[in-house]
Amino acid sequence: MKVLLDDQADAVFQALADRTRRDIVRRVLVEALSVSELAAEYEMSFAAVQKHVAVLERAGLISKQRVGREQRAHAEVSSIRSVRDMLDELEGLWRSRVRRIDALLAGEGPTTLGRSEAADDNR
Amino acid sequence: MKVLLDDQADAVFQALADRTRRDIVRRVLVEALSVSELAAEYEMSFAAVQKHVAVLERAGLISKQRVGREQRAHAEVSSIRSVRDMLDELEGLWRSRVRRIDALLAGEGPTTLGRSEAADDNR
DNA sequence: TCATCCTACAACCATCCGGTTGCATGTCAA
DNA sequence: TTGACATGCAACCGGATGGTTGTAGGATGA
Repeated sequence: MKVLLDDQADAVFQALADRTRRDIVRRVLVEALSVSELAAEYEMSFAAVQKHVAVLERAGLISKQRVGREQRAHAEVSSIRSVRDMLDELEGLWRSRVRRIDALLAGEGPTTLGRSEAADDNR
Repeated sequence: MKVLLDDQADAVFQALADRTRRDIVRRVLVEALSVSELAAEYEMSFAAVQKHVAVLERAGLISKQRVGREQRAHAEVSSIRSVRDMLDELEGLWRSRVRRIDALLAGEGPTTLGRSEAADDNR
């Protein structure tokens, strides 16, 4: 499991913080597309789309492959997984906190019901 | 499973695209902290940290609860899960593409080995 | 009441970001 | 070779962002 450094994490979240870029990722996840093909899908100028693609590429979310005069972009699934893993790790922190509270409650009060509905306040 | 609208997704990814803010989330995920306590952890000014907290709150990643004269911040785990789910959904797109290619290959060539090592190029 | 602490917010500044237009380069097909 | 298409990049612009300092208000405790 590849761990994201701070710089990379900054870049990846930054890259995903734009709906056009998220949409591009969605599209090239399904099939590789040239920059022109992508540009045709949006209202903005070709250059704008090209810049979005560049941002995604710098963040490692997509990569390009030359085919003739086109540059076909495809998603880098592993990087998406890395982000997901990072969030999993965060959630893990929370879970361990819940466990800690559980233990605390178990040690104090007389046997309550099941296990920690008090700590399970977050949906 | 709560689905993120584009505006919310923009805000959440944006909020996470800063290492200080990610660190704040990590901390308040483990235990609720007042803004002052958080501010003490970083080099920057109190106001800067307070603004970071405000960004996280606007994005729905944390919420605050008044306790006396302090404002204790705690993480909103559900929102973190929403982001993770969004990435899962993306990965799902990719998986379905792989399945599609699998089916294509199965229909064409004579029985190859197991299933699609050709499509499994992405780690 | 009054000094103190915690928080919020406004104003300001440098930089970044998302968009534009224009130009240069590369590759293909006649 | 030449025209057309695909891409990349620089320059520019307005608005957002991340930081600063300063001011003000609410809650606490003596």
